[in-house]
Amino acid sequence: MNISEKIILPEAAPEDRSGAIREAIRNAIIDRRLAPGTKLSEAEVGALFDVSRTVARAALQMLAFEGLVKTERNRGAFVSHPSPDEARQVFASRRLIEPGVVAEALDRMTPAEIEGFRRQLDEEARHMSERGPAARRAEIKASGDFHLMLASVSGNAILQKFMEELVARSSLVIALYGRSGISSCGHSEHSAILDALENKDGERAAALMIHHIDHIEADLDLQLKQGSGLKDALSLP
Amino acid sequence: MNISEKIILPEAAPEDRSGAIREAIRNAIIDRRLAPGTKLSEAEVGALFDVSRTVARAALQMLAFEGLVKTERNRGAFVSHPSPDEARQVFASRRLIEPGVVAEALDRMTPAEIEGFRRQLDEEARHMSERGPAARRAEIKASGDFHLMLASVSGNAILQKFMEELVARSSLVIALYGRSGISSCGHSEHSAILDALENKDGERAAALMIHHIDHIEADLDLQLKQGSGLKDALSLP
DNA sequence: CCATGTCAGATTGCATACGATTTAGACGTG
DNA sequence: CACGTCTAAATCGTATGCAATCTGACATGG
Repeated sequence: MNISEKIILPEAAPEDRSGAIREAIRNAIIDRRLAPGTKLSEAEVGALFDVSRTVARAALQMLAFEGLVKTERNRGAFVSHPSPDEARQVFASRRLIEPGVVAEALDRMTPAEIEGFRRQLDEEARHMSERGPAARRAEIKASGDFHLMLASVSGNAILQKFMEELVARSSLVIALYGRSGISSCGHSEHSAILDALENKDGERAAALMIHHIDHIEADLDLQLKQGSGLKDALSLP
Repeated sequence: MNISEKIILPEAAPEDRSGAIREAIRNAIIDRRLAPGTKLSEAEVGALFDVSRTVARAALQMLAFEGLVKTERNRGAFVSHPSPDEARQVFASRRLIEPGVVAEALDRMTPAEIEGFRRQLDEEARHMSERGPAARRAEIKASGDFHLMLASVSGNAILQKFMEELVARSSLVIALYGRSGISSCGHSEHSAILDALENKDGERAAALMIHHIDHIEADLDLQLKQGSGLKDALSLP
């Protein structure tokens, strides 16, 4: 899989170029324009964004740190290819963290933010009704964004960072092990969670969230099929 | 505050030198040989570990990513100086995550691992009984290690990584806002948690853990004293 | 005496150069 | 035809040089 043309970053970033590149690649990964296993060579990334290898490398290091990319010494960086076990860990972590996030969000959510959530859900619905791969990608992203918005209003920057990592890794996992085309079934669940939040029913919101995560994970096929057998069998021990 | 002599890294690291440097600095931060606010210049770090600025820079970037170091563009890297608000976020995150960690640890803990915990607690106690700053540092580190061991046996690498970040940041917070010399009071609580784990009483272990975290946080003085006012006031909005 | 403007030194951001390591393909041999 | 070896290209890891930026000191003017 190859990255297409030269990408022009959102202009307003004269500084922190590696951070901008990180986000661009990150987005490409979470909406699956970059498949797991894809090689990301420093030279290629550098050329693509028109920077030197130094800054491309920095971006890849950041991505490696948040688990979206795996680097092998003297071999390069590859889009992560999480094992079924890693996949389970991702969702175990989310089950642990997200109920707490909704609980903290409950107290701090302003009416304006509720309105923002509503708009977000509308957008989700809109993407769902559209056809085509672009709409699909947008839908995936929007679905993750719901969880990130929640983390954002929780007011805890650390948890927010953790959630960013977990949501991104979830995308990878779903790309690899997702059974139904998309775990889009989640939209109505998002709605229900928001309703519970609006009614200040924290118990229910947390329960719905856990249910939602269970639901996503249940849609995966985590039997260690994907391994063509050998390659992955030998990387475990 | 200056870093003293040249440091020789644990020999067995011919590869991943930046990772080794990261850990060395990390350790220096968590047992408070490096005070919050200390400047870490690329050249100085590089000279200290006898590497080029390139690899020193990589180490600093990693530390920045896990929140132990803050970099300001064109100004350099500094040991983080968490605000009271960040401090609260650290403990809020721990309160959220650690009960889950003990729950997962409960199921997977082997007798051998229990033995390991006992030894760890003995070491904690030993450091507590000794005098001198070196013993104090060892005690702080050992205290954090208890929590990290717990995360380790939980079998979830992602949570383990999160906990490493949180424990390290906690050290910074305690260094800044700790009231009593040390939050060493925690030792008996560690013991109690381990007892509960051994008795397979997950409820109690989780409750004790929360209590323990509350206890640590209660020992802090998080009134926003340190702000000389202006500098911090302007960095918020 | 304090405030403001200017300059030198220091430090970072980035690009590039070079050696080391890995990989792929050619080639010869059993 | 299969297999092992060797060479060459590609790619990474690291060091270093240069330009841009910041800090602090000093000079100047109010």
